[in-house]
Amino acid sequence: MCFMAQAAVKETERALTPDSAHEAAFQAMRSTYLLISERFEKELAEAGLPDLGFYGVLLALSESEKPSRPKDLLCKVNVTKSGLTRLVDRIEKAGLVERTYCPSDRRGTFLVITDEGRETLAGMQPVRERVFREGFIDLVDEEDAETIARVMNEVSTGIYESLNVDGACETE
Amino acid sequence: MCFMAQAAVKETERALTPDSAHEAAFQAMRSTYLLISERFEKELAEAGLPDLGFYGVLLALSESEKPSRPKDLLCKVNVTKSGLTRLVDRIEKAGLVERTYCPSDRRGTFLVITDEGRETLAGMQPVRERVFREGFIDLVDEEDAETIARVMNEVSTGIYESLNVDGACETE
DNA sequence: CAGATTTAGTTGCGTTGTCAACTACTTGCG
DNA sequence: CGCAAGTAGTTGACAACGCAACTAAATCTG
Repeated sequence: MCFMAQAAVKETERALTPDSAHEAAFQAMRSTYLLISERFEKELAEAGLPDLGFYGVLLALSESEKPSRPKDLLCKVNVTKSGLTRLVDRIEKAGLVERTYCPSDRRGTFLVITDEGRETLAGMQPVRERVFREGFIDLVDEEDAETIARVMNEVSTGIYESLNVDGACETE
Repeated sequence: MCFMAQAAVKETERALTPDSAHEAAFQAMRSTYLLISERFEKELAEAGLPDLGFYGVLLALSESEKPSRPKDLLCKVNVTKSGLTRLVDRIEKAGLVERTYCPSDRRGTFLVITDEGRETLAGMQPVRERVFREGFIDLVDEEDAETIARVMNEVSTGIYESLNVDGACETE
């Protein structure tokens, strides 16, 4: 998990390396992301959703009008094929999702969110909004958010292009 | 794992939500972080280090002059106590680290990086530098990096303060 | 100094995730 | 059409992590 030890940003280093702003930026970005994710996961658990993956799948399912198939979710939830199979197993066992027959492609499955799934997701949205607001929106002013969005989008598309991409995934 | 589905930044949403810049920023930050980490992990594996956790521990050990103890590494590697025990087990089994007696506190252990560990780490530094340069430094100009560092540091300290902190961890 | 509390680290157990192999179906090509 | 190649999804074997319980040692308190 760890990428750069904390020490990478300590004072003595800062003077030495010419790219310290980049190091500091990445390091801080990393811990921000981890802190918010962990916080969200913990609050979800307290609110009754034991698994962050549940949230991702339910959200993705609820957002698309057409019934989704596992392969469409793959790029959204950051697990492998088999991981997704088992994740859906658990969500299905919890009664939040159903696997149904996919007539257009008999290899595939349609995933439909159940009423209970929709309710559960609805119950989690306030949690998400609160965590995200307290942990990010309230702490970053509009202009900085725009800068970050611009730069990070440049970076991720830059990575997609320079370092070859295996799993491109068009956004809907 | 997933926090916000890709669709959270799609055009239609952008018009609706007033905080779309924040959503976009977080979303892009998330995928940037994940892309770079995954890339780094893959390249480490190709270069012979099978585990990102190995890298974090070895780096932390090599950076401190005094012999480190597991409890000091905890805040740097983002695993739990037990996770760290087992991670060190594996690194030790690979011959990159040794557990030695800690005279000052007989509950504890000193972790010392072996010569082989030091060599392995040295061999990985070029990989890290290349991935980080190609994936981040070359794609973000100095000014933006400074902005990101500033903002993200504000955010993470803000989270530490507002949302109560259990595991504070002073930086060396 | 004795007993209670805290801390460092390990271990058992359960959960979750990956990889590789597999089945079943579809698509592409002669 | 008919076979090769690719794709969707599942499964088995296994690695890695977290939680909670545990041991042993240190520290705190009266």
